[in-house]
Amino acid sequence: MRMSEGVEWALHSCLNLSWVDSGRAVTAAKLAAFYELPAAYLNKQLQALTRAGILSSSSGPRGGFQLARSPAAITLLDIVTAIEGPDEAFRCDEILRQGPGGDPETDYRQTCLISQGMRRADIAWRRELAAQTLADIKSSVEQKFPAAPLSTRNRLAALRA
Amino acid sequence: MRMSEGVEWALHSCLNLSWVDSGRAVTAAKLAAFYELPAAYLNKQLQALTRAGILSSSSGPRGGFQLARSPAAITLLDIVTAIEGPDEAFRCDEILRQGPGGDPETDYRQTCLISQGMRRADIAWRRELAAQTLADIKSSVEQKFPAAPLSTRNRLAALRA
DNA sequence: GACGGGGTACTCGGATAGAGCTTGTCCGAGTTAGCGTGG
DNA sequence: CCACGCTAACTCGGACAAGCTCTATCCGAGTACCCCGTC
Repeated sequence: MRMSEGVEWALHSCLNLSWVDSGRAVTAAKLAAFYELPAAYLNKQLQALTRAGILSSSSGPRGGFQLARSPAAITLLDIVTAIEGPDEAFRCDEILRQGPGGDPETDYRQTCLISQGMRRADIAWRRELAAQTLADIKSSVEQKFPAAPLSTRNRLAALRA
Repeated sequence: MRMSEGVEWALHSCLNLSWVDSGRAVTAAKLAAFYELPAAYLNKQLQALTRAGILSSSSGPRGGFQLARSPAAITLLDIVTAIEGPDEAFRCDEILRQGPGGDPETDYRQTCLISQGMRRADIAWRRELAAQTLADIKSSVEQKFPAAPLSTRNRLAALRA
């Protein structure tokens, strides 16, 4: 149960984008160079975020990515779901159907108590992720590292793309 | 972030084992036939559970697997961890180290606020799994399906192995 | 000097290969039960 | 009849392949800008 590496990249990239002047787009190449990541692959993750409506993209010169909505309206769950997909980690293949008294009509994802127990944990995980917005993270970072916004903007401006 | 299929098998197999007379071992072949699973592969999962101290195994005729301790002392988290490993789902590769002001000495798994946010969710997930014991599940199932214990024992006895 | 058109460079987007992990399978080491034999 | 040793079958345990997802990369479609020519 390993989460894709792209999740970390997506989270940090979104945070960096939250410090960019609104209306300014940043290219995938710059966002990748920021952490020395493979540009083409990060681009793939940013595409997923765009499809999810978290980022908006524009082509051509002066093109790139920017946040599609306010950081307060973007939760960690939104980003994780955009990259990893909506499925829950535990997948119930309903093996009870092969057991004694197995009924082809029954939806064991609902009735199986083991499945319910696993889902309970999954919901707790999602609830915790949904409770943290990008604005929360942004605010915490700014409080702990006041230089972060300016430092990020400067580095993004200085990087060649 | 897909969990191994073996987790479901392990959970159901442990539950079935909780209904077997204590002192009686059940072979991997029987546990697999119970749900028409590939025996050799289930065996692999049972080995992992044994290494984790959840099951105890014995070789030779009349050998097999049995619970190593009381169902009340086995949590869902124990079983999941035994199969999936102890690592948390979100892996922080500390890409901040490549960013501005990156310090090779700093442990960004601790200081990075994004990493902390993800860990918070992971802890909530684990807490929920640890709160549910095999005895809880067993009790709930027996209350909802009173025939389950006998039905399970009968099927295990009837299966050829 | 202002406007319009074409070319050009730049960006995303999806289609295309390679690596690592999960899944699936096999055979060997160890152990226990049963049986036969001898006392 | 009982005890002992041997055989043989059975089980786990780890070593050995195949499929699939994740990782990585490339090139094409689309777009905005810039330059040049014309009015």
